[in-house]
Amino acid sequence: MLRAAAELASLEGLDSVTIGRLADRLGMSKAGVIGQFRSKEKLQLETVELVLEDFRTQVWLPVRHLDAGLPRLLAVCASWVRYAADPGYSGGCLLTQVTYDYDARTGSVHDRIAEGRARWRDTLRHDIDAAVAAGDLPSATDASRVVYGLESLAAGITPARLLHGDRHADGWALHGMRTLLGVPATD
Amino acid sequence: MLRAAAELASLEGLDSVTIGRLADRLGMSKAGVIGQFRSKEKLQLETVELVLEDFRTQVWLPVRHLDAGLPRLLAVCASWVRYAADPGYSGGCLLTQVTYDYDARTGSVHDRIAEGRARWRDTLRHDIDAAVAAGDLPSATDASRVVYGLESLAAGITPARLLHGDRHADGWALHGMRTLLGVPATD
DNA sequence: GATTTAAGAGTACGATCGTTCGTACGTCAA
DNA sequence: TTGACGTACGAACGATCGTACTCTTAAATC
Repeated sequence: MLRAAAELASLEGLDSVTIGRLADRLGMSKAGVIGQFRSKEKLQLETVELVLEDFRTQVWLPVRHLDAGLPRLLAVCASWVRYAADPGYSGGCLLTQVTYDYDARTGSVHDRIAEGRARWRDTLRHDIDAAVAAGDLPSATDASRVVYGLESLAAGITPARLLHGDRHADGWALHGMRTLLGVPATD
Repeated sequence: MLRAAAELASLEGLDSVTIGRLADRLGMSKAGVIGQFRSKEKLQLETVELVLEDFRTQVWLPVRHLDAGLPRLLAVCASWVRYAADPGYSGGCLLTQVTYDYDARTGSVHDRIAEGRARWRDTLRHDIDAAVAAGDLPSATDASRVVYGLESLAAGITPARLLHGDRHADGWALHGMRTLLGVPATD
């Protein structure tokens, strides 16, 4: 049910996910849909929650077991880019879209996204700090600046693919990430 | 009139710009608003057109007179980042928001954004090629990849500022751009 | 000064929005 | 068997959506 909402949101935006349209798509009545969640805002919030969980499952869990520091950081970049290029929804990474769409708004969706992203930033910074401590990154590395670069490059993948048909956007993103980290490309 | 539409769109998204709400904000009747444009889609399209013109005026025109190549490229990055950090709308750069919001949709807004971005990419590639020809950039430079990095870094400014309050996001973006270009930072 | 043009107000329309009802149909516990 | 509980239904609500009309009014043109 939330899957259908996320799919629809990825295609047309989170606030195009209407109770009525979602009900139609599911072959249910509007009342049946809104009965599950208490309001549209709750529906939006739970959809975001689902996608955040998706992100965690597909990006973070596969690399979580690696040692903190540069190796895991590079693995994170790779799985992150892979997820952004194919998140499982036809309309691209919903997380990215909601981030850029709700950044200026107020409300629970904005707050939840800000919180989720802040935690992700912390995770990345932690590994960057570990890499610096291990001597794998220069001691002058500005962790916040690098994190900014990584998230921007990852976010650019969806519009590049969908607006311009760039099939190599994921490769460009990964290459850029390595450059910002000061790690020479392997290709 | 389009200014009001753009301001409203930057805050709540382009398709939250409703005929009725725009009329209220302008102190006009709905009929008076829709009389100017013929339909809502035309209104959206003209709003996008206005913002594209804004971008051109504030980003491209100030540096247009410079010599093609690396110097103009760096100047473009500077004015681009400056614009993204303060585009004149309270809700951040509308161009970025619409890019990430309409990338998966179909229709004239999607098409117009794709076309505008494609032209901007050409402009950037042209200067990158000139910089390579002048020996200011390594001959192995992949222009498309660099362009991807620049646009991603520029686009990241708005959510960084609005979601996390990063006041130095513009500096991070500019630093990242120079790194991707292989030009050492000046700070 | 008469005539044309265009902007905007006002009203109304069908559609859809989010939400609230009352109700029927399950599935379990007592 | 009965009752409670959760799920989903159909219907209806007030509001707002985009759009199509008519009418007034002010400016522009001849």
